[in-house]
This record gives sequence, structure tokens and C-alpha cells, in this order.
Amino acid sequence: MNHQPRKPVTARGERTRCKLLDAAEREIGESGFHTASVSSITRRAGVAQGTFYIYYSSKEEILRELVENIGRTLRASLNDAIDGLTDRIEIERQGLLAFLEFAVRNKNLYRVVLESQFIDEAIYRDYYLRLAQAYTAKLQQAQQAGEIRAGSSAAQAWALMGIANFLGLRYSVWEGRLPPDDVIETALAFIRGGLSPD
Amino acid sequence: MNHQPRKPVTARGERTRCKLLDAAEREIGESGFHTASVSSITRRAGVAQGTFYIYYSSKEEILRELVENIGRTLRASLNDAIDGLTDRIEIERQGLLAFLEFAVRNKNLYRVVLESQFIDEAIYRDYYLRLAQAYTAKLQQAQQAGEIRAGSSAAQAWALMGIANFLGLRYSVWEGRLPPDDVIETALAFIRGGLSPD
Amino acid sequence: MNHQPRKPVTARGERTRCKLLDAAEREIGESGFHTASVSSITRRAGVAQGTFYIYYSSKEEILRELVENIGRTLRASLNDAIDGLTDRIEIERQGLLAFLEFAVRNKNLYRVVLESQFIDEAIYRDYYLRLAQAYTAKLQQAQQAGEIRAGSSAAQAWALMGIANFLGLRYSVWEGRLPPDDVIETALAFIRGGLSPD
Amino acid sequence: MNHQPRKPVTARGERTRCKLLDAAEREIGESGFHTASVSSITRRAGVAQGTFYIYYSSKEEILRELVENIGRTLRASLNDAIDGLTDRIEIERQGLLAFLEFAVRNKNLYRVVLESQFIDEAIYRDYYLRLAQAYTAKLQQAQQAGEIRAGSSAAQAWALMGIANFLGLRYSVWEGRLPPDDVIETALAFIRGGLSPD
DNA sequence: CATGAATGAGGCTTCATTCAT
DNA sequence: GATGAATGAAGCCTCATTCAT
Repeated sequence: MNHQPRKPVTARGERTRCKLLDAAEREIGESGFHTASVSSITRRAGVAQGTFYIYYSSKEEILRELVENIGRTLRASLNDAIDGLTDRIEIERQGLLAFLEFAVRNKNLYRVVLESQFIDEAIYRDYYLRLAQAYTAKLQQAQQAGEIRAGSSAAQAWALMGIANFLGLRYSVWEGRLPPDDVIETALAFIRGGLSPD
Repeated sequence: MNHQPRKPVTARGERTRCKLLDAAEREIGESGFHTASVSSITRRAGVAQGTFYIYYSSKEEILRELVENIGRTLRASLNDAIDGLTDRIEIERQGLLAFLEFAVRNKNLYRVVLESQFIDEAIYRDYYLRLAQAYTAKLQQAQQAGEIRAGSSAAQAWALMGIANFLGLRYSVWEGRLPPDDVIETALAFIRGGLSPD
Repeated sequence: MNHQPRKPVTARGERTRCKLLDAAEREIGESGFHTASVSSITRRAGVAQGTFYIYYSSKEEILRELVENIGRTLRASLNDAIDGLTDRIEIERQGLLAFLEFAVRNKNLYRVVLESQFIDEAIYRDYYLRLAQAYTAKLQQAQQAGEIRAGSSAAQAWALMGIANFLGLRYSVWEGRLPPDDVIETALAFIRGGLSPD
Repeated sequence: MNHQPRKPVTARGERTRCKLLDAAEREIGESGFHTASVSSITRRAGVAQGTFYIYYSSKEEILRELVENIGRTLRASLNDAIDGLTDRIEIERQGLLAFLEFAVRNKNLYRVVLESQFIDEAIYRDYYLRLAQAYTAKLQQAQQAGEIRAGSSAAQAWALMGIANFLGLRYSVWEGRLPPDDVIETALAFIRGGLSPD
């Protein structure tokens, strides 16, 4: 009937909304979307359960906002990592590392993103396509500069993301640490030269 | 598929168990684990709700069995696709295609596997490590034969799986079809030669 | 997701459904639809709250069944009251009395019916049109026999029901008793001869 | 309409109270008492939620005021319609028409009144008895003038109201229009001459 | 083996009302 | 006067699981 989550207009409201978002991030990240309940989120945020619905119309909505924020942050840190660089090899290394570091530092957020696809595919798809777009743009520039093999840069981007994602899943989410150097080197060698012997 | 009842049962019992597993596969595949209910599964299987607990101690248990079966099937079809082949390039192509074809044909099963990690990480990890092992073994053989670049073959396997998985996710789950030829060719070129210009 | 109220197949289930219907009748009749809660109904019925939803998919649905039953009963008792009679005046008197007696004896049910129109208009409309149809049929017979003034028998039926309903509301629901004889006589005189002096 | 603030207020306060009453009239009329919320009312009125409780101590209280106003208006328009007239038949027709027209034009208000009886019986009873009184007074005059059949004029009033109310319910609330002429004629014939053949 | 009724905890959400600013 | 954030009780409903037959 009455789903109109307000953007808060006072400072106090802003603070409450923030507390809720933080609490949701931690709760959903630690326990997963289905195990986390609105009640556990508000308990953690230190507000009444009803307060939740002043700012979010449903548990799904806060997930959406969470994933959007994560996407923004991740894209930003990718850009930051690569921005000033000119050496192609360094760019690859820093890009991959930025992604992995984000996954390690934000292990829980990373899981939230992955899980979102089972709650509402649209959330995840949006996150994903935007990230892929960012990669694709970089790769197109590099292609035009003749630095990398020609081909569908979108497919290349997906391949790159697949690798980063999988190393991220294994090392950060499952083992909670950055991949050891030899794994990174192997992955980078793979990215640069594929599997063919030189 | 390949149901192995844990409790020895009569022929009738065997049949019931089978109906349950099939129903679960379709229900969970179509609606997701949390949306599918024990009651919807038994309804689809055409048995009473209580019957479920004669064969499975919980909803999670049937998921575990499901994912195990899927893993077995996927590994088998990878082996089948590659087994007789000797040409390296053909091996790569057929391996990737086998994976993608499985994902396309069994779109729902594919989702079940991905989702399992948010219900019980152990289920997914087990599935994953076994699949990676299969890849790794193949890659080690190829390395020893000097056909591919040296390096951590485990990391290479993960990278390969990352690519396959992502293309699988995009084309089968999101778009419901096999990737077009140019995408496959780009991916294969990537696998063979990475991003470096020739 | 799963709204499939079962018709019970065992005697026990039949009994439970009955207990629920009885409890709902009393709870809603005494406290009104919005004040009565599913929990108060099941408490009164002596079953768990979840049991309610085995038999009814919502609070509204049990209201619908309640009103349907009341309609059936009321139409039956109108027929019973009039059936054998041949004298027109006696028919009018008995018909009106049957209605009023029903309202007095089932004061609460009467309120339930009236209230239903604010929960789901369709429930009430159905109840009402069927009752009016029954009246209309009787009036048409009488018209053809030349015993009553010609005119839209549907409108006449509605007028009759209006009178019965209002006396019912006042005397049974508000004052909890049958109207005194002079009120009934006045009403009957009105029905027979309207307001015109003889 | 005719708002009489209970608390003496400034001109600005007067205006706010008015906005609230108007908004409540529309909200409750369109959606019903239970579906309309204080928040939807204040939103419609364009004031903050807390403001509501400056003027009304509860949601019920504004309903009470609403129904009182409606009753006043309805009685006034009945009087207006009949006041100058001297021909009995014309009086009947205009009285009935006035009532029906009010119901049609104020379909929503009509529902509000009817619904009020399920929120607080006293509200409706008060409305009702006052209206009946007005009718009764007219009928007593007519009886004394010998224009209409003798009998309990209160019962006659109730009967008249029953008819008007039912036609009102059917045509204005359910079908949203004035009854067609033949229905009105039938009803008037009924009122004048009852069901007896001439 | 199979049934299906019963459970009851727990989830999400709404909303009238209060209160500090 | 007015605001709008905050409350918390209460409501409806779902569902995995148990158990008597």
C-alpha cells in the first residue's frame, strides 16, 4: 500500500539510514541474505524494527542499494589503480591486484554481490554489465594502441573478469588472503600469453 | 541421472526416491532453493509431504545429492568430449564447448550449483575442487608434454574455469543460448595466446 | 506462493476445518472482521495458528465461506417459512418474520454479512443478489396470479428487503429482540397498502 | 462542508484542520476506513503526520466528525427538497430523489457512513436515529393531515428509509448511477400503494 | 512404506501514536 | 503550530519438520 521509502531530510535521519546500511552490510555479508533478517539488521543498527521500513521498502531494496554501492566502489578502485599507469604489463598486474585486493578486503561484500543474483537477477546483472563495460573500454583503448591482440573486446573482458573472479572466490572468500605470488604470476602470464608455450 | 539411495530400499522405495530427486531438480532449478519448498517438491513428485523425510533428512541433504550428481555428470561429459582427441587445439575447443554446452542444456542445474554455495559452502567447494582437479590433471599432462606454457597448473585450471564459467553464466543463464562463434573464437584465442599481439 | 487450501480428506481434518469455521463465526461475529485476528480464531478453535492456512488461504477466504453459508441458510429458512402457505397475507407475514427471526437468532452472523461488503464487495453482492433473486421469483409468481400490483418485481424485491433489513438492523442487531407486534403490523400494512389512506 | 474545530485555533490552524478533514473524507471514502491510514491522509492533506494529532486525538475521531457532517448535510438536503412543496405525491418523489441523488453524488460519503457502524456503532446509530427522526416528523404531520395510512410513524419511517437505502446501495454504490425511471416509479408506487393490486 | 494433518517458530510488514526539535 | 523521525506492538502468513494412523 504505502511503499515510499523516504530520503531522509534531517541529519538525524541521514544517520539512521547510514546505521541501517552499515548493519545490513555486515549482517548480510556475514550470514547471507536469507539468514540475515530485518530484525537482526535493526538490532545491530540499534533501532526499532519498524524504522527499517521508513528508509527501505523491503529487505530486497537494501540489498540493491548495497550492491550498487559496492559496484561503484569497485569500479572506482579499478580506475584508481590503473589510471596514471602507462606500462601495459603493469596495468594488467595492478588491475588484477586491485580486484583481488578489493575482494580480500571486502570478503563479505564480495559474497553479497555473488549472492544477489539468486535474490534478484537484475541486481547482479546490472552490477556485472557495468563492471564489464569499464573493462571493455580499457581493452578497446589498448587494442587501438596495438598493445593487445584484436578480437571481441567484450569477450576478452569477460574472460579477464572470469579469471579475477575465480581467483577472488578461492583466495579471498574461501581462504581469506591474497593469492600467493606464483599464482598471480601464473595468472598474469596466462593473461598475457595464454597457454601456448612461448 | 544416477541415484544412489543411502538406505537400502525396496524397488518401490527406489522409485519414490527417484521421483523425489527428479522433482527437486526441477523445482529447485526453476525456482531456486529458497523459493522451492519441500511441499512443492513432494507435490511435483506426486507423493505425500511426510514421504520426503523417509529418504532425506532435510532439504539441504537433497541439495547436496543433487550437486554431487551434477558434478559427476559434468566431469564425465568433459572427459567424454576430450578423451579420444590428440590435437591440442581441438582439445581446448572441445573442452570449452563441452562445458558451455552442459551449461546451456542444463541451465537450471547450473544455477543450482552456483546457488549451493550460499546454502552450504561445503557443497560447492567439494564440487568445485573436484572439477578443478580434473582440469589440473589434464593441464599437467600437457605441460609435461611441452604443449603448454609452464606454471602453476592449478592456477591455470582456475583461470580456464573462470573463463568457461563466465561465458556459461552470461550466455546460458542470462541469454539462454550458446555463445556465438566469434565469442568462442575470441575466448579460445585468449586461452591459447592471451592478450599479447602475435 | 503456495495458496492451495485443501479440502480435508480425513475425518480428523474435517473436524478441524469445522472447528475453525465455528470459531471464526463467533470471533468475527462478536468482534468484527478487523478486530478478530487469525490468532484469536485459532486460539478459540484450539489449534495452532499455522493450521488455519491448511484450510483457508487467508482471513478473507474464511469470511467468504461464512457468508456463503449464511446466505444458504437464510434462503432455506425463507423457503421453509413460506413453502406450504397459500394465503397471501400469511405469506407476507411469515416471510418477514422468518427474516427477522433469523436476524435475531443470528445477530452476529447478520453483522458479519453486513460487514463483508467493506472487506470484499463481491462477497456481499453475491449474497445479496441471490437473496433478491429468491424474493423476485416469489413476487413474479404472485404477480402472475394477480395477487400483487404489477411493476418491476426486482425493484419490489429490493424494497421488501430494504424494509426487512432495516427492521432487522434496528431490532435484532441494536436492540437484540424481535420488533414488537405493532411495528410488524405497521410494516406489513405498509407492504400491503403502502402509505396511502385506504 | 461545515467544519467546527473543537479547539479554538488561529486562522492558519483552521485551514490545516480543514485540509485534514477534506483529505480524510476523500481517503476514507475512496479506500475505506481500514485501508486509509493516518499517513495517507496527512500526505493527501499536505501536512506532516504529527500534525494530525494536533487536531484529532485518533483516527476514529475524525471519522466521527465526518459522519456527523454528512448526516447534517443529508438532512438539510432532504428538507430543502421537500420544504416548499404541498403536493403529497410530489413530496414523496422529491424526498426519495433527494436521498438517491445524495447517495449517487456522494457515493464515497455514503460508504463512509455505512462503514462507520463497524468501527463504532455509536457513530452510525446517532446518524441513523437523527435521520429517522426527520422522516418520522414529516410522516406524523402527514398522518395528522389524513394523507397517509395511520400506524407507527417511526416504523413507517424505517420502512421508507430501508427502501431508499437499498436502492441507494444498489444504484449508487454498486452501479454508480441513478436508478432508471421505472425503478423509481415502481418504488414510488410501492410506497403509495404497497403490493396490493389496485 | 506412505500418508497428510498438525505444529510453532520465525519472517516480513504496517501503522497508530509519541516526542524532540 | 508544525515537523518528521522513531517506536513497538500486532498482524498475516510460510514452511521445515514431526507424528499418529
